Amino acid sequence: MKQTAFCRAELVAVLLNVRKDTPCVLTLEKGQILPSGPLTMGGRSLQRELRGWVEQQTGMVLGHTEQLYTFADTQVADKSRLVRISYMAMISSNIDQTPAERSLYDYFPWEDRRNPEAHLLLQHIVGLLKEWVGMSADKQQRCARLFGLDPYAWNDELALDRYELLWEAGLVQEARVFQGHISLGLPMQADYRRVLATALSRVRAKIRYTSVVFDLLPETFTLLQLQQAMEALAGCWMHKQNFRRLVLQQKLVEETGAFDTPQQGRPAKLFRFRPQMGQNCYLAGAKLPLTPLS
Amino acid sequence: MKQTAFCRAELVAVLLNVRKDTPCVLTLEKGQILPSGPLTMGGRSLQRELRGWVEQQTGMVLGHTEQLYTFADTQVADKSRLVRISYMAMISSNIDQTPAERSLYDYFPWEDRRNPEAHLLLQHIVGLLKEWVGMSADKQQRCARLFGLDPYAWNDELALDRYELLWEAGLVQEARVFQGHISLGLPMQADYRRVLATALSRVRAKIRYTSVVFDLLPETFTLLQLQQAMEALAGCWMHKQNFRRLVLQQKLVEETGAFDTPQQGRPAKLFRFRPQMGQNCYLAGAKLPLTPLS
DNA sequence: GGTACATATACTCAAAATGAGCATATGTAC
DNA sequence: GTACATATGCTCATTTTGAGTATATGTACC
Repeated sequence: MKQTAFCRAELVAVLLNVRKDTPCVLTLEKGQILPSGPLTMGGRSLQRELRGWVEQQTGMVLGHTEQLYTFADTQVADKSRLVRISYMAMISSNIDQTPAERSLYDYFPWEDRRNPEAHLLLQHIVGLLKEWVGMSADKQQRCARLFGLDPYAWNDELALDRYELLWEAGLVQEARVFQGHISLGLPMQADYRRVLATALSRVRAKIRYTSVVFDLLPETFTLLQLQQAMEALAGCWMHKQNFRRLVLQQKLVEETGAFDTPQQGRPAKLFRFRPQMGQNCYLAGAKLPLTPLS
Repeated sequence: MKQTAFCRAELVAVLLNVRKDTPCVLTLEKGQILPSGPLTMGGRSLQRELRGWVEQQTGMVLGHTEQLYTFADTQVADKSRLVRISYMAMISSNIDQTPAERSLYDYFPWEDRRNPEAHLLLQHIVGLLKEWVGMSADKQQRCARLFGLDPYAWNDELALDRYELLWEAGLVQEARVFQGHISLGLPMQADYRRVLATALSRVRAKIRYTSVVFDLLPETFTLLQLQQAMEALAGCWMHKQNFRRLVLQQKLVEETGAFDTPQQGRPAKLFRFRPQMGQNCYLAGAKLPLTPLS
């Protein structure tokens, strides 16, 4: 009844982890590409095959792994199709630092609202976008919503949409018509940076109501570490005491009895995640427990 | 550097709409398969190609469309791979009813908690699962969490996980080792029912914090219609007055000035969605505004 | 016109969750 | 002991929920 054309398929992985207060991604080729490999004939599941490629290319063992999105490219050479199935995977941060790790914010500097310089950059971007918007009310409103202008508040989960807007506006180097003067963030080859943006959006959404953050932390951790991981990913500061309350009240974690050995200050209790919670957490509602002002 | 093997790719669509209080899916072949078509050589985007197939096979025009998941099957015949890229799309319910529409709950009867019979079915399922669980504490806990047993509350978003558990337990006909006596829900060919379960989970998650429900409703609608659409999808009753408050306070909708012409009762105001909200809605928090008891 | 009915809409009030902050505890370095 | 730095405990006003009761406004029928 239906004929199925042949195409090529590639598996791509965004390997995330968190180093103190920086969300990192494992890259290859000077930060320009992500680990990936072709889909072979073997009968293994997609995830298993992906793990194989990743281990071979990076030596990493993946934690929680999740499919992100499937993109299709038309190859110029022979007009065949390339299907790119992308995944995001968590790497526990007790792995030694690898040289190929980069901050996610090297690629999306405007997404880190903890950084005062990012505010300036953001103003600059909004200025550039104004030109692109022109008289279009639609575009204007889209910009406002995505970049948290007047009636709207900044929404950290819209990272992908922001990247795509900048692409459309020709402000990132990968864009078909790059119009920028300075480069906004590190570029990558092919679609990889879009895959990365997808991962950022997804992980920001998921840390709120699932237990993925814990896959990024070592087995035991302090509440500050937990908070810093959330802050790193969300790109904003959170209110310490309220964050603790949220976590403790829900009994998401349990004390190990052990303590931290800090450089300065009072040692913090070490906790461990209670896996009985399943994936169901509630580390923040629609809105994160932000610190005031900032 | 890397060799890419060839495979076949198929696009599959779950077309959703809501008829009064029933969430429906458009099927083919007596409810056994979903609209689908091969990925061809042409340079169009995946979504456009999908739309093409769907229009050809069903005549439907799709609203909001969203990629769900990419599955891979190994074909027995030639050991080649088949990659199945699945999508879910909303169809506005002012389309005339098509004969090929089925209730989602024909496939997942245990998911409709508005139906008193579903409670009995659920008890029955839990009984069957007890055997499968045996002595395994892990399985026991997983069942409890997914089916809302003792310490846990029922979570409507876990529809996919529940289906996969039933598959593992051999209680659905598609399972490798079907052990059931009665059939739990209508079976489908290949992976299609799993795709459907993915769509159900996804749409249940998305109606809470995006505006997808509005893509399922006609241009103008009453608040009751809106609520019924939510209830149909979530499979549970919601508290009317509180639901209204939630919607109105956020200014998600605006009055059209027109009124409903009901069979009985006071006519209701007709509303329209305010697209200025973008995708950002908040039609329910982590928990839906449920009616008490029920 | 007046009932019965059925739905829409308004308003209340206690309980729970949140936002913002102050106060205190407990460690290290000097 | 003092200075510092972080952890942890606790308060309190404000908002947001959950669960109702009460009232409004239409139709069908006597």
